[in-house]
Amino acid sequence: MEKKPTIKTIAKIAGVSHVTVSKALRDAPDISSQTKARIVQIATDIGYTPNAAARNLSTNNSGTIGMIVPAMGENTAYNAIFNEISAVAAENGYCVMLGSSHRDIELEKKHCKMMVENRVGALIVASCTSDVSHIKDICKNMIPVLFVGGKTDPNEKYSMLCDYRYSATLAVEHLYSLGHRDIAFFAYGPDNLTIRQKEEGFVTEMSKRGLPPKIFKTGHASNTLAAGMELTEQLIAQNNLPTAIWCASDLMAVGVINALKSHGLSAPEDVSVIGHDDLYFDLFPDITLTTLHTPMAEIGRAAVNLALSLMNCEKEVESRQLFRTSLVVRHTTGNCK
Amino acid sequence: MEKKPTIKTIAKIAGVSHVTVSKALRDAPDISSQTKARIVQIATDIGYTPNAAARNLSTNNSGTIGMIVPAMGENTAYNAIFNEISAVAAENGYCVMLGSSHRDIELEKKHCKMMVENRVGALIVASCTSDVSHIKDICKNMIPVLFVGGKTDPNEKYSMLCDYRYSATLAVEHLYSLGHRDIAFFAYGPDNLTIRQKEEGFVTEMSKRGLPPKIFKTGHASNTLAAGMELTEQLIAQNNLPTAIWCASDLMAVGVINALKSHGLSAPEDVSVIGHDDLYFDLFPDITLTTLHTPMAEIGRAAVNLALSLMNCEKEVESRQLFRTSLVVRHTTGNCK
DNA sequence: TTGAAAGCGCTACCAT
DNA sequence: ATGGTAGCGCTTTCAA
Repeated sequence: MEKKPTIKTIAKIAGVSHVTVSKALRDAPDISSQTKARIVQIATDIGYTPNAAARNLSTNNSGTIGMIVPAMGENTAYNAIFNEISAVAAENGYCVMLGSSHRDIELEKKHCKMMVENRVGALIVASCTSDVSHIKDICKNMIPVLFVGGKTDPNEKYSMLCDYRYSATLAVEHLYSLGHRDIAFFAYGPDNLTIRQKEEGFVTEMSKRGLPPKIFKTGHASNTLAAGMELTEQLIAQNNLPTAIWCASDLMAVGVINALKSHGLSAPEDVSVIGHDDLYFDLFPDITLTTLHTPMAEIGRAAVNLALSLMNCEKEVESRQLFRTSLVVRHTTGNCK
Repeated sequence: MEKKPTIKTIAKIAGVSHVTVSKALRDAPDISSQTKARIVQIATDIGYTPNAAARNLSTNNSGTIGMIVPAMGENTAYNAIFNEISAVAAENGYCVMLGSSHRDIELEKKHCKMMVENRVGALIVASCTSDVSHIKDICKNMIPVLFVGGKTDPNEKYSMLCDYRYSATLAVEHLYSLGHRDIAFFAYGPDNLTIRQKEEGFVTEMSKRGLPPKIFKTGHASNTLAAGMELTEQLIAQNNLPTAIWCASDLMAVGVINALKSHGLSAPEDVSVIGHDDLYFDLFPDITLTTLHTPMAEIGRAAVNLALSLMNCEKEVESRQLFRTSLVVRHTTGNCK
């Protein structure tokens, strides 16, 4: 690896001061166009690359945005959110530092600390816990922190989250309009904000229509597919299957459909099934689950944009952004027979 | 956002020089323990966070590693590779800058350029093209570049790749030992290194056993599930179904199984099916596809470790690392009847 | 139009 | 044990 040329290297070659080089490369108005041309020429000739770290040190700016997630992949929406953040950040000339906490709070803290030390201009956090005081302690009001993801406290100063009550509205509305009256909501543990909202929304929407809100819960977030199968098996055993089921996750819905299948039943013929998230169905073009789409890209875009304006001190006192899911009708819901 | 304290702030409070503070905080041997204790106390009191950018500027070190991928998620192995890279980098005190090129070469260049400007110590690239001259042009021998991923030229100086020929060895061996003699390999377009290796390996292994290597190819990498279904449909129509099929991707295998199902056939009862990659099956605990596992975490770990040693100038002239897939026997392969 | 001087926050080197 | 000085690569300010 060779040593990288600096503006001084160029200055020496051009026979001017390094200040002139600095200005010329930034296309300052007070440098003659000949000088500029000559300097730019030399710069490309010797393969000069500006040192952003040095520039940022001197301008007290940051060229990077930090992001911390529990993990990439593994049935999370962070892939899509990150892809969008990366794109928008790049458009604006920013790099993204990404850290995977592996759902370990200590590692999360470590990433946070390293990013603060590296002076990211803002931090976008999808925490693995709902208590995020450890993050705030580290960032100490010195760098803006925005929260995304299901664990986010809706009272956070900067947060982008999804209205899961509205998901219930869409789900029940859709099923009701298809003639369903015996509708169940399937959820899993542990009880968290996300699940609670869906549940509340479900109760509201069902009650509004004078229907009893059947709610069933089992299993754990780490394997909602199994939870879906389990609940379905139970209801079949009790001969208590509803005509429609809304599941708190897509995988849970897939589990429901699996279980139905193993009993010779199917969706939507015997039971209508709706999922939630619309994750990874880009991968499975043939999985035709009716579901509620979470606007990952929009959330990502909103997060960077807020981060950018916060970094540039267009001081927003607070900004809580609420996103809505949308209904994607595929082929697992149909008229009630 | 308040202004961040610096070592000078601490120096002023402690009534010592900023040099002493710098040394004390780095636990230098030539500072009295009392002074150290006092300074450390002040530092935590006022919430001091060292500025890594400034330190790196002065030590000519880099605290970050760059990584560029075509996209996160979307049926790629980069999730798992990144998670591991992030963990190992953090262990060593490094941040990872990650960029998603969205399979756009211009965006890939932009990310690369920004990362070089931000002085990443090394760059790990999973390019979206096999010609990576644009990357090298930008990095100009000034920062080490390691390549991972299917498009990697095996002759690259620093590369971590998988021996897909060996995948064929494992697949054919397994099927042969189960008594299968009529074995087909299903692939998709476009023709690339990865596919070619699997194909070559397949031909070798079959020929070695005196068996005709049946190879079928259709569709496109973007939807291998459909390709799998299509080929299966064709062979069923021609009444030419083999007793075992090895697919170039897991999704393709899922497609095969789907198509079989729709004809009342199943794996392994009627046809044994093997996939490739072992991707996202952590998500689907009930998908019990026999497949070839790609060691993503190992590749990630090897990549960071090489990057770190390269950054610290333990100059390796070159380092081509080859990884092997391993057979994961689940429930879609069985004895030939 | 150009550049000398100072400074961003830190470390290295060498006196004291 | 402590600190002055210089310098990392860059920008800003201001004088020439």
